[in-house]
Amino acid sequence: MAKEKTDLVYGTLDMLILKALQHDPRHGLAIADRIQQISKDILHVEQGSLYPALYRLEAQGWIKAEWGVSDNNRKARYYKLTAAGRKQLSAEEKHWVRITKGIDLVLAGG
Amino acid sequence: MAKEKTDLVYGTLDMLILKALQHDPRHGLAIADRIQQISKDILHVEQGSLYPALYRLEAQGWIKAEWGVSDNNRKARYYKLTAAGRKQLSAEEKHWVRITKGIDLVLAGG
DNA sequence: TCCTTTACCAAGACTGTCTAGGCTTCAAAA
DNA sequence: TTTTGAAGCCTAGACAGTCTTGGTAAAGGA
Repeated sequence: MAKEKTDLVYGTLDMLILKALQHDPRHGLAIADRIQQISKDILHVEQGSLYPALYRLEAQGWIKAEWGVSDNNRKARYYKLTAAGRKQLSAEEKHWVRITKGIDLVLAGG
Repeated sequence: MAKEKTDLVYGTLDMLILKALQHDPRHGLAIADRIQQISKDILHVEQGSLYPALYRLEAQGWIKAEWGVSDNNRKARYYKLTAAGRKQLSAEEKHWVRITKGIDLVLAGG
């Protein structure tokens, strides 16, 4: 009962990650940071959700990883969006808009 | 790959059901029908999702059930919102608005 | 030297949805 | 009268995505 609701909507993390990579490649924690920052601290991505999501996305061929060095001079795995990833992002955004429209209709008219 | 995305956003079903019961009691299938209809066929609730959700909500004390007879003269279990259910609905709507705002920020500014 | 921070990673639990069935009852069709 | 289909409820099992909690390694400052 003291349990807080999650800081994510189940199933949207992949889309958010793809979006965070839209312009520049980033490494894992930087992706999570960016999502949190851009959302004005509304969204929060746990590492235990982040990395599995990254492997998922890489396995699907939507992102590609390579080792690099972070701003803090640490070894880090940089991810960048592939062409297929861009397509996927676009599809997921469309789907999101559609479904939330459905939900908003119910919330407005229920 | 030919797999279609779900017709729901995971985690929103409880809110949708509560909303569908906001004004009048309804029986199970009528709740699913209403969600589908009000959302203009965007959302679709499977029975295998519906009934577990109803038990969840009843167990939480957010809805109350009693047997009745449907318009088609069939035995049906009618659910109605409790006071706690109204409170819960309001909280979930607030949460939904907040989180979707976060997601929309990322989608706009990613 | 020790501690903190950055960064990546893995195992297991948990929750909510879906698939795929099954049951009963009513009503209409054959 | 028998059959068929639809309405309505229900369940078991699989599955996917997230969370919790743990860990490792390396850099940098105290």
